[in-house]
Amino acid sequence: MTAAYNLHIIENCLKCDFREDHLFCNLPREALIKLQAIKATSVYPKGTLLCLEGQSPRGIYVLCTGRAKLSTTSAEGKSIILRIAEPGEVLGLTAAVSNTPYEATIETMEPSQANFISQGDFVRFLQEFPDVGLKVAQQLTHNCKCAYSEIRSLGLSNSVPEKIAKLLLSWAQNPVNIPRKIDQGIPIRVTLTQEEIAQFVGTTRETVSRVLGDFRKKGWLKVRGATWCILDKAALEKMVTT
Amino acid sequence: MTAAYNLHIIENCLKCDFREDHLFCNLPREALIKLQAIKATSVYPKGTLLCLEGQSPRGIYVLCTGRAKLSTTSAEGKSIILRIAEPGEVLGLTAAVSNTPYEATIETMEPSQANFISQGDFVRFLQEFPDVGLKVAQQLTHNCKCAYSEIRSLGLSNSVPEKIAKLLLSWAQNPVNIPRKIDQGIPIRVTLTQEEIAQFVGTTRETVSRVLGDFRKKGWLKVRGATWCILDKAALEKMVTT
DNA sequence: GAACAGGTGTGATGGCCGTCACATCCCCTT
DNA sequence: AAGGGGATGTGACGGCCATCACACCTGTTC
Repeated sequence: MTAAYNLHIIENCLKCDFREDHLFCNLPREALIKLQAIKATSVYPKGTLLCLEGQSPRGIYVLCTGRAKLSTTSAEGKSIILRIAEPGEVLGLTAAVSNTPYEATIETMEPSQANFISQGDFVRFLQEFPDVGLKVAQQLTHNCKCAYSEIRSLGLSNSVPEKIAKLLLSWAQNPVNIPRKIDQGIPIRVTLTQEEIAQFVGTTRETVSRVLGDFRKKGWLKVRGATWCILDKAALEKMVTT
Repeated sequence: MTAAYNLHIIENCLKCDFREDHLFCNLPREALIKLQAIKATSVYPKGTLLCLEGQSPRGIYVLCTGRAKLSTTSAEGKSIILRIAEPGEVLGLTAAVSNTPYEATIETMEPSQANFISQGDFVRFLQEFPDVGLKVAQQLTHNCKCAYSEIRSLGLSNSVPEKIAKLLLSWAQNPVNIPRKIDQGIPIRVTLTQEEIAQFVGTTRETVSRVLGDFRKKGWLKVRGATWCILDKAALEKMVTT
């Protein structure tokens, strides 16, 4: 089914249709030409580890298509998901800018295309084009904001059900390109396992299972494979305090 | 006692003795001259609110002396400390770069000097001098790293005692300019109340009190006013897993 | 010195959720 | 069709810690 990844490969950044939607790629022509010269495009299967937490930085990745999971792990093996990166994001930036080890392990969640730029090329690219610096700053602020929102979720929520409700609602915000059937309710695509959801909200798999079961029993949520449906958004919103 | 703040005011950035130690201020002469022109220096008493979470950004502050507390609050009034900013840091940067509301409330913890730069001046300053962009990126990576370490603390720790031990150890890392007496042990200055410590690690004041009492009873810690002393660093380290 | 406010120590109680254990289901491979 | 591995559902139990309540202790103000 996903043989040959079933992906349309974007070879040329100058002709990329998504350029304007992608935060980092919306650059002046001059910069794009340079980018085109120094980037190395690859397609990675699901589950590829792009960066390993603790490794010294080799460079950055610009995610063209697909999504990737940023996570960090404790000495005990417990791990927590920092965020899910979307197409257009720059990965490994914190490490590259400060020349310190990668903060997170980055794993592709789907077959993904990414452009790799080596540390040296990236630094030169950054110095040559002021616009690139601005894009870098914007990506970093995005990282910060995601991190702060995660901190709020972990530190200010009262209960696990609340955190899960918050997560579901955040997923419900970005519109999903799923044929919206008559049965009212907001469809969302969930490609995370319960284990991963647990890592996202800082709890255990069992608790996630129980909470989701509870939401279903209350008629707030319907689960059909990877497409879920939020039936009672108001009820979920009533749970969250932030 | 603290009348007239007892502070030496740094009027001229070009002649500032701390310039090289301060992340943001170590700029080329040209940029410093411009900075000197657009900045507004003020001294704020302890407890001043420099930014309010949710407000639209008016500009940034460069913290010259003193320390400031960045925190975020839930609708219920529960709040959590994101980090403590040290001299040389730029505050309100995330908001200024992305032109979105301040992510945190920033409160001075001591009488502090800060240079304010308005949003417009800052953006022009940023565009004019590439070095400034680099400094901004470095400050933002610092913010990210602090946030990630907070996430690790909140999400990956097993217990509150572990988090508090971790916090004490992190304080023990930066050397404190306190006359180190013969009684071996690492002296640290703690200007946070137990309530604030609780907000830092995401727990309650009572639990902090109990845990600190426990540490004292075990002979790991000594508290004398605002100067504490870590007597058994190894024991604290054995508690933390990350 | 009395009054007061903010910070701290400590007991009792109860509920949330982590942990362990196992059953079940679904999808893929052979 | 059989088998296997990953994902999920669910029960029992217990401990950590939030919550409430109050005492104490310090420094400040009048």
